[in-house]
Amino acid sequence: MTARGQERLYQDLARALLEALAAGHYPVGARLPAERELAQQHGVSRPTVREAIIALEVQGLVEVRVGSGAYVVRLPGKEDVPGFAISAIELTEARLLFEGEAAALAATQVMDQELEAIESLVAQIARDNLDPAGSVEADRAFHLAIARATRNQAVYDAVEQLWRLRDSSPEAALLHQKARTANIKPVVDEHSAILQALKDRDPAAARAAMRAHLSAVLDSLLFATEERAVEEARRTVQTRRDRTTRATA
Amino acid sequence: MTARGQERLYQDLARALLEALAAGHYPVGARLPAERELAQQHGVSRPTVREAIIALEVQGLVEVRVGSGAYVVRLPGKEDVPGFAISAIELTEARLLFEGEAAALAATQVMDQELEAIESLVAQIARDNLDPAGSVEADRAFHLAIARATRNQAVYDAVEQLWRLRDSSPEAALLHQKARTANIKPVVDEHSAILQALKDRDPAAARAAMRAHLSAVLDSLLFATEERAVEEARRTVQTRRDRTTRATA
DNA sequence: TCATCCATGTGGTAATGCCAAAAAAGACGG
DNA sequence: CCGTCTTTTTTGGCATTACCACATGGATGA
Repeated sequence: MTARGQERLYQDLARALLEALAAGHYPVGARLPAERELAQQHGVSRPTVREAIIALEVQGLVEVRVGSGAYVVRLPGKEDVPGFAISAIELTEARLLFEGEAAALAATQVMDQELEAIESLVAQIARDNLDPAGSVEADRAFHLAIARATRNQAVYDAVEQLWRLRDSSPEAALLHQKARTANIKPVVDEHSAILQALKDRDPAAARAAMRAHLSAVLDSLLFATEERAVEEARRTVQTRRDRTTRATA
Repeated sequence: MTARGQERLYQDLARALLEALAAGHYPVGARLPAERELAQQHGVSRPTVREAIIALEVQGLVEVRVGSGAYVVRLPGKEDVPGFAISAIELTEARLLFEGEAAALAATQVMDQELEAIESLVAQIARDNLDPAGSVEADRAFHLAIARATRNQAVYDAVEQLWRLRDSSPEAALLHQKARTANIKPVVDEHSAILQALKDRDPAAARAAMRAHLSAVLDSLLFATEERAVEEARRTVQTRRDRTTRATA
């Protein structure tokens, strides 16, 4: 088995096993076939099988008992199966809700030193925006810095996870990349407004500014879609916007 | 290297690499030493090194490029390193903020079928509460059902992660267990209030009810602490409550 | 009947070999 | 002197073989 399908064999096998789990072939507590057996069944070597099983083990799906076998611990959820692909719009909607609250909490907790760091990040974002191919690292750092300023590790972890999801979603990354070109200057102003609210230690203003910023991002995501998708997407986004407005009211 | 220290070699090596990452030895974008080199450095075989790197890769920490090497994608967060231990109070504070928003959004999206399921969960919670050693599964299902009713996978994932953090934090689990005994009937009423707000499709009421519920949980966490810790904890909680009030105002 | 022992299956790890892709180094031509 | 092409080296991907340690279960013997 030297065939190379763009991705490594262990990932291929891990996905196959994942689907077998999701399909219910192996209920919780069941034992997977032996490594040697799996190797033969899938036409790969035992090391490859071991790598695939380790991938499942790291995800907490199976537990390997020496001399006995690999046992199913839990079944994969939607976030584990390939094609989980959270849409950029969903992601931004979640950020609108959560980061808004994080900003409000941060406004009551932020220290002067952190404000200075955030201020320099705003300047960096402005510089990055001069280059259409500029990095989004400063933007990421800005939002994570605010989350960290809440002094709440759980809040920070949750916000960080949302950025991870964005990175792991090709569709989201692509859409954001295209959206950047059409929404430069406002972004800087929006970030400045958030910073000002934090400086004022005004939770309500910080929440409002963060929500305004992410609403704008939501808008720019719309503009970034191709002509062909515009009509369809606009209806979706409009619906989302309506319901968000209702939820916020 | 046949030494067996209770845990498998690849886990040992993966943890060593994890700590090296956390220590800043390899910044984001840096390349890890070659597999053959790592094998020699740590006195293990190359397959073992490969297994460890795959463990890191599955966790999204490194990216392996064929013919080039393994590159650092992100640094491990506190939730990745052993002994991360987020406090129950931090966790509940985060839930107060996030699940409040999730409930508000869910109120605009929930379907009748989901309302029925949630209603039966409230009944199940009431039954579980009769037994001091009852399970919290219904409670968990209740909150996750609301998150799912938002129709936003990112929101659901974030809320689910908070529950995972709770499960993986011994301190949080213990504290909640003790808190249950002192806060039975109100919990049912609070859940009923949330359900009613969802039935009314009232976002503001849903948010308020969820926040009220989790504020009560926050209170019960306080009562659950030992006498010895009460004074100290009360100051902490009072501070948290103040700042949450300010952030909410 | 029960405790002990050992054959067998299973995972754990090492060692070696070769292939393919990528990067680095060098040769070549402009 | 510089850019480009070619060759060499480095690096990961995977297969194969071999041996060890642990777990399990059934056979054996007390």
